[in-house]
Amino acid sequence: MSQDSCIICHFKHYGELSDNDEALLAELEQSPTEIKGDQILWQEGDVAREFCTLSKGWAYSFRHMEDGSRQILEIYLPGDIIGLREFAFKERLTGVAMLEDGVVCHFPHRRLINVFRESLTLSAIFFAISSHQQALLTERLVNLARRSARQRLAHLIYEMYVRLERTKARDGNSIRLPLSQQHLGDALGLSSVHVSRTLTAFREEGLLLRSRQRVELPDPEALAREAEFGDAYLNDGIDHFFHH
Amino acid sequence: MSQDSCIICHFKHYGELSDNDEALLAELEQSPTEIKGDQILWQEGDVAREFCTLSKGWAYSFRHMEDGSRQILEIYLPGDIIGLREFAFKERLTGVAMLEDGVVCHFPHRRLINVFRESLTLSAIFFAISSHQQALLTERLVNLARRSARQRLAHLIYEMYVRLERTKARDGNSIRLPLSQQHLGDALGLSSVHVSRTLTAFREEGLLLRSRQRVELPDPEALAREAEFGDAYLNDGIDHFFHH
DNA sequence: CGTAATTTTGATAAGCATCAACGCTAGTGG
DNA sequence: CCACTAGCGTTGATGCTTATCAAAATTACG
Repeated sequence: MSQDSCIICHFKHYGELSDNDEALLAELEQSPTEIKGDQILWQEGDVAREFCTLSKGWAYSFRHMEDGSRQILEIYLPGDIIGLREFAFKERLTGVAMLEDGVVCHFPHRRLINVFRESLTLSAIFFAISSHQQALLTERLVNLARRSARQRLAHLIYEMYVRLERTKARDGNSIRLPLSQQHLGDALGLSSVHVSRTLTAFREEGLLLRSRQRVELPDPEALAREAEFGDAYLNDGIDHFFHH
Repeated sequence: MSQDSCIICHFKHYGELSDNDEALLAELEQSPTEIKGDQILWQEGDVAREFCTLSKGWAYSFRHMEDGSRQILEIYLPGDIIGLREFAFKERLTGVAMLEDGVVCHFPHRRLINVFRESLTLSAIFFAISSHQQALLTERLVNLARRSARQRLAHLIYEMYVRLERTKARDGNSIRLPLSQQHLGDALGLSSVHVSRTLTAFREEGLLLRSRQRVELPDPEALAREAEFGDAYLNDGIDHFFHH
């Protein structure tokens, strides 16, 4: 077990795992499935009986509206767990699709009950992850409801910048961002046209440089100020429950 | 135990409880505290060490923005658990305030760990409640990002109409709604002025009648259509895990 | 190298915010 | 019981932010 899997690494952020914990987690990653970019994992309304761990690639959850538009709710990075939202539901509440080629591992809801039975630490960590996802959603909601187009865009990109630091997927001040302007607009409640204009403005101001799938932040702190970014919602952990 | 407490009744919606489960839950409601309307339970940034069960009265969580505006994130009804969001955090991410006089019961995060240890059923139910709250947030996010002022307002009121049915706090087609137009605006990302205009329009169309703290829905289904209301996100339950 | 998808740019318009003034209602003290 | 006051709700006028439509420019891809 020299090379930790993505999810084990993710869980270790929350607390120390016993060998038994690691074995239980490894069980959840039994059946890795390769998935192509743009492929849909499930649609709103599908029967919901399993979660998914995302081992490789980016994904997002979305909702189609009656007027044909689409809202992107969450962007998942490698190591994230997908579908926690639907634990208490029989149907999927949102669709999930890949942003690029990747690997996912399915495991049934019932197996989570097993985990609850076997490991107190993992129970607490799963609960913490659910609470962390709630915090991300809350911040997104505030972002959408109360901020300008400039702030929304700055906020999303800065959030990605911070989240990618944790997974060590950052490259200096530059990150890979496999999202089209259409995706960004769908996530931010903006038209792709307005996303384009706003990105142009940021470029002219030297706040953000975008080329192909990369984004460079020449002055990350200036971007954070523009976004009125507060990072409290990303600083989670439950160590204190166990090591007093 | 003839008269179930609010929270036990709430939990029973998710599954059958053993006597031990009920005893554990009763422990969480040990120290009821009376709270006046408009009083603040906690502020963003306060140390987070406990949850709260809301036994009586309505409450809401909110965030103050730098420009002085306020976003209301969640509206809590009697029986709801407050503060689950911060299980994995040391600080409160949002403030919480009462909408009217009420009663709350505090219990520390650590006691939840105890519950995890003692009862598999309650572990699953707590997880289900967290997932249900995530579903509510998701729907609110979609509402704010993608719908018009008319739809947002119709959606919020119809959601309350449905949630109040579950707690049997409905009175024919009329509900009590202790929210000012300012509150509604803060929840919907609208100015109170625009809320007023929209309510007037609904009144003239016979969709909604508002007087003092009451709202009447002469034709609930018409309102649901106006809101493009999908009720999947309210139909939760985890019975299927336990009785086969 | 050709074709499709994405991004950019310009012009116009919708939706909602903001400001300001006025009316109503509920709660208060005389 | 009534007059007074403060908060809440209503209405009108104006303007900003962002959507929408359409077309051109660029990039990605087979």
